[in-house]
Amino acid sequence: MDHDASETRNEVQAGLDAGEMVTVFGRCRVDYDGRASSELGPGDRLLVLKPDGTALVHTDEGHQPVNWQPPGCDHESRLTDGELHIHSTRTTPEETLDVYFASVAAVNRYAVTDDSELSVSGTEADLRERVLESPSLVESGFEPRATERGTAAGAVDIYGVDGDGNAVVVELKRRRVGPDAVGQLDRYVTALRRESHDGTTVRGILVAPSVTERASELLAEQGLEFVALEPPE
Amino acid sequence: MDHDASETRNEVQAGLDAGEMVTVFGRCRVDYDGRASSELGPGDRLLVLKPDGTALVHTDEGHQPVNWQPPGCDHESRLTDGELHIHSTRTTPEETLDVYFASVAAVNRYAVTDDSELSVSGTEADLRERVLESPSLVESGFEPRATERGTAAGAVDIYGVDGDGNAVVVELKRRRVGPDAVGQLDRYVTALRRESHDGTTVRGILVAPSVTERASELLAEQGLEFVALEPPE
DNA sequence: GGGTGGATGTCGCGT
DNA sequence: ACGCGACGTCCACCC
Repeated sequence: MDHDASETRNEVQAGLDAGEMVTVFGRCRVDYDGRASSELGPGDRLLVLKPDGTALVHTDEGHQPVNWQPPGCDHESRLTDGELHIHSTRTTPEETLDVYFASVAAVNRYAVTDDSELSVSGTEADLRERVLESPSLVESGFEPRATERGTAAGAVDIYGVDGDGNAVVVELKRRRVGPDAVGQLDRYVTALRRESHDGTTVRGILVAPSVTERASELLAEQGLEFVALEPPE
Repeated sequence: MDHDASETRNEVQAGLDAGEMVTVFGRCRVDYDGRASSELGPGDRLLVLKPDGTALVHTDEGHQPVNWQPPGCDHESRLTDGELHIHSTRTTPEETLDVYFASVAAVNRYAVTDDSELSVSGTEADLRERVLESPSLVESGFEPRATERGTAAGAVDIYGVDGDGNAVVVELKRRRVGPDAVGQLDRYVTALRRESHDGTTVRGILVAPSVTERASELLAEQGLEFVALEPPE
């Protein structure tokens, strides 16, 4: 049995038991099996184990971890064939992640306290507030009546009426949109037209900073409209 | 000037200059400005700086970094008001990330070599192979003619013909699908019907493990079909 | 560089 | 738990 690996394992397990964040840097291979499955051969990577049950395997490249396990998983440290072996499992869906370290360059443990909340601005919610405060940005005479109004096709971002008494469905997007957003708006408009048994006209307006060419064509085909507007800030 | 902070900064900068992966654990606050903007007050977090220009700020919770910078950014270490300050920038879009450390518990540098490729199975591509090898899984008599066939509404996953000579559009999803996938399939079918000047019938089939209730209704409304099929493995 | 859609997407909210 | 849609989504691929 590799004595260093044994000590390393004890260090990792102590961190896990203490509810600390544990990082392991070393040469490892990784197996994942669950919703999909993957194999990753040997290489130098950073493993991050969080006290909430998250596991992240990061290579030298990319924002995304090459392998991971979401929060709520159980992490175990083992000695398998003399190697440090991290075994992480979850249920619903059943998923396992196994990281085998041929060598470990460093193990670190961190006691974490973090009470601060992240505050973000420039989101779709901010755009919604902007429209609700100044409905004329969408169109003169537009009057919002509800947000998240339910329809058979899902919840409409802003539901209201125009100056002529027509129903208006507003779909908000914080950034430039493609065909998917048009499809979304179309589903809501179609559902509302089906639901309005009287002859009320239902208009659909996509509110976003800009649209792609294809999205613009789709809007025209469906008789939907577009208003250019950005989130505040 | 804080001597420790100065040494810490030198260590971080040396790692960045050497093209190593650098981790910093400590108490910090974070400012981000770009496509959106955010502020995060003091707390204990792990900062990961990758040689490809990625920056990740991880709290004790969650799969997602609380703040980040994607690959390709320039990282600088600074001493600002005696604190270690990491300043990361990118262009198109213009974005900045600033991490200010009130205290640093540990800095680590790792020289990384990783030649292995991740191999994943159970993806949509695997499902496509399964259908192409056994087209009858979709329907007896189905004959695939093309993958990624272009239409005015985008590329169709699998295009083919059925036993009666009708055109068939197959949209593949590796997992249970909702209304968005139906909208996608509908866009392709509508586009192809518009493009087929002869009277060819165009059928749309959604191939996925399962569908939600709402998606099922939408399929019925649009006269589209569903075939239950999972990716192999 | 922009468009388009996949992803082990994750995350939060509502039912 | 599942459905649904947002996300600073990221990411690969094609144009």
